[in-house]
Amino acid sequence: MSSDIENKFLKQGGRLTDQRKLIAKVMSESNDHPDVDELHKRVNKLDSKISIATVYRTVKLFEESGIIAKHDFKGNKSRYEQTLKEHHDHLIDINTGEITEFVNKDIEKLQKQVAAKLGYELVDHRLELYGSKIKK
Amino acid sequence: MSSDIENKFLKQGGRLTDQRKLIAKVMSESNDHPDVDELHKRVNKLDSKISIATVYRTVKLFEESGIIAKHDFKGNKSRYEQTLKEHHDHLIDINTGEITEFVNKDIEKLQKQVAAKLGYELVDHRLELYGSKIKK
DNA sequence: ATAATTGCAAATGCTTTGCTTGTGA
DNA sequence: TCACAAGCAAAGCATTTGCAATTAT
Repeated sequence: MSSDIENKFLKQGGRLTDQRKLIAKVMSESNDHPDVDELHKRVNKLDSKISIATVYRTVKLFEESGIIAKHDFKGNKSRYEQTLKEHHDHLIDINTGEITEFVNKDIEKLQKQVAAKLGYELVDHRLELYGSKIKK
Repeated sequence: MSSDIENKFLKQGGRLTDQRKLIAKVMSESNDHPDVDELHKRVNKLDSKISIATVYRTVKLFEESGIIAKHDFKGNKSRYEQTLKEHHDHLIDINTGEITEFVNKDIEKLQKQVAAKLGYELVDHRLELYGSKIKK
């Protein structure tokens, strides 16, 4: 079965190689936010000959096509996730690295207002919360 | 006259070298968000022998002491600013790179609420708006 | 057929570090 | 004095790239 990423990529006229198929598959099946190294490891379980350069190139390609999203959280290398769901932001556990996604429309609205007040149209934003779990 | 940064650093028991004094002075007089390269250039106008390694080391030192803040905006190298004013976030002009600072207590409050709802204590956050100037 | 893609290794860009010499308290 | 800091060049790390061989359409 072909993955979501695969289909989107084809629809955009991308050339589908075996490597790209596998990377698409792995990304599709990932519910976390793997970095390139991790992605490379996962892909290598399916085909040990795929080079990390190809993973870098593919991930960049998918990102430029809007099929996956890149995140640069503090202190980490770039992480990727499929852009399936609606837009969301991230809360990062400073102790474990665990990532929780959240959506908050009120914050979004305020951001737009802030930008407007400063004379800008909001094109993009980055909101990351860093916290530590409250033990009860 | 000694800079704010210099005083804070001394109060923390830091050893004040000529190089650190100069970097502190330059940072104190900077109202923008220079990267290490830019900082090195500015400092070199006062003393052409200061190495970029020292700038890297000093900037890290000041940051760890909470005297200056480091920012990693999308696609750029790390930038620094003195932590004088109250906490603020940044709006980056995607066309010119111009940076505007802003404060929004409502957003802060909501962030804390979001974290709490997810079972976290908010320790830190990153909020950056990317926009393009509205021409009227 | 042939333009695009791969794998490899080398190059890059920013940042850090080992080591020897210099210096602030 | 002497532990710490500076300067230099080399090393590190994530990411990109040139090139020859391979492959999708």
